[in-house]
Amino acid sequence: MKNQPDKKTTQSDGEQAILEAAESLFAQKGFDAVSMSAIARLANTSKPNIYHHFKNKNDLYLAVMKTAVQRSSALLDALEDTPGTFEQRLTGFSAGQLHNILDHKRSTQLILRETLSEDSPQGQEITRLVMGEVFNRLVEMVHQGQQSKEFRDDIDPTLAAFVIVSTNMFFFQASPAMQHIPEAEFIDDAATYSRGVMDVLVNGMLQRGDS
Amino acid sequence: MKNQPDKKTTQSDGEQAILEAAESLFAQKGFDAVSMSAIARLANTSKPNIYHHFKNKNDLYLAVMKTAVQRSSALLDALEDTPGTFEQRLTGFSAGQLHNILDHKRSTQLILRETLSEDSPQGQEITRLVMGEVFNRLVEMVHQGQQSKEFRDDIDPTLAAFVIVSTNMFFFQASPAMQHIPEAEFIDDAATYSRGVMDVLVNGMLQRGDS
DNA sequence: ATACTTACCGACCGTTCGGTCAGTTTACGA
DNA sequence: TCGTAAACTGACCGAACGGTCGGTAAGTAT
Repeated sequence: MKNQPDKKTTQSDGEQAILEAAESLFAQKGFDAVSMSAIARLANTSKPNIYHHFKNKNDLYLAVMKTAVQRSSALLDALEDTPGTFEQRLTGFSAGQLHNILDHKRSTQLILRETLSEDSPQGQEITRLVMGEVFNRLVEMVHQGQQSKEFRDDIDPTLAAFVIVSTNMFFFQASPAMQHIPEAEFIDDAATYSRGVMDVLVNGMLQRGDS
Repeated sequence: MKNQPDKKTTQSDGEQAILEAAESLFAQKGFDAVSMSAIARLANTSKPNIYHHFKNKNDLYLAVMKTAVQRSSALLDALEDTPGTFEQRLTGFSAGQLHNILDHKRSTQLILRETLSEDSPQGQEITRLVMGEVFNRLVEMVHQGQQSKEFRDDIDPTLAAFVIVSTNMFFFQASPAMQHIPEAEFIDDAATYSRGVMDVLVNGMLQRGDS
């Protein structure tokens, strides 16, 4: 008997190895730049065996994307709201999202690549699926914060949400490159970065009259 | 006599057509996913003719990158500081940078791709060259704003600069994808977006005591 | 043992890749 | 008008691409 005679999708060891190899390579180089031979090599198997498990390259890519999207959704669902003021909730959520991103760089890279790729048919759907969820929760928080008079009500909640997502995503994308810019020490400490960004977003950069 | 018997780099019509075709395709799909045949086709010439002007694919790519970086630098140099408070200078600079980006999408896409690509040898250099300049000017503005007591001095200037660059770059990257998310109307109006972002960054999201 | 399924592989297919070669056309100065 | 150099091309190369073929090894139910 198998270890997990779960459902139809039992997903043997070999298949899992192929999926992981493919995820890693697709995330690094993108669809076109990765060959089936390279995936087979990394998965310690043969090219025909990949075609035994997946009907073609695109099917494999779709399977990889699907698991990445599922993981991303699960991560977001598990990210419960910080209690407290809306400032605290927003800050907590943003920090949690950044933490998730950095904890699952391959999935994030993959999804981000697909989302930003333009000429992808399923790009739209993935955008709505993955970004949409994050987006809606942030928009809702800002909106509630406005209704409770904690936040200024002349701010576009979707814009505020977009800025938060932007800073997290671009931090993730740029952190390898920023390693070579000595002034940017914050790049090595995501928690500090997140705190700093949210401090600026919430309190602004301007000197206040009182302390 | 030629039109422009300028320097050594006279750059004939054909060569220019090749460079433009290559820039367009490389920006859209990336190095690996673009074939020399496709470039030749788009440039209305033959593949061997490309090899007459450039010694190989990588050399062509480098030539394309070089012109893109030069254009980007020239654009930045031409972006003079807005006069006024540091808030106004920062806001003006950010809006100008975003305007430049959207006015030269192909170059920006190309440079951004290279900067964020990780396994690129010249990626570091381009990062320092292109991002570094923008970065330094922003950092300097924030720093001066702090010394003149206009900005809070407990903010990391490099972090503030990074946030401004992030929001501009991610806006550029995500705007095609955000087209399909109806709530995000701001995505169609870069000037409004820029104003909104800088308003939040400078003034914060919190409700103030006074008006 | 038999029969069937799943996992797997070496060898190969047609096509396209980056790149080359031999040769033709074009432009221009002498 | 001629010579020469640059601009350009069709035909081709070995290698690598995505994908397929026939077949083997191992487990399992009968």
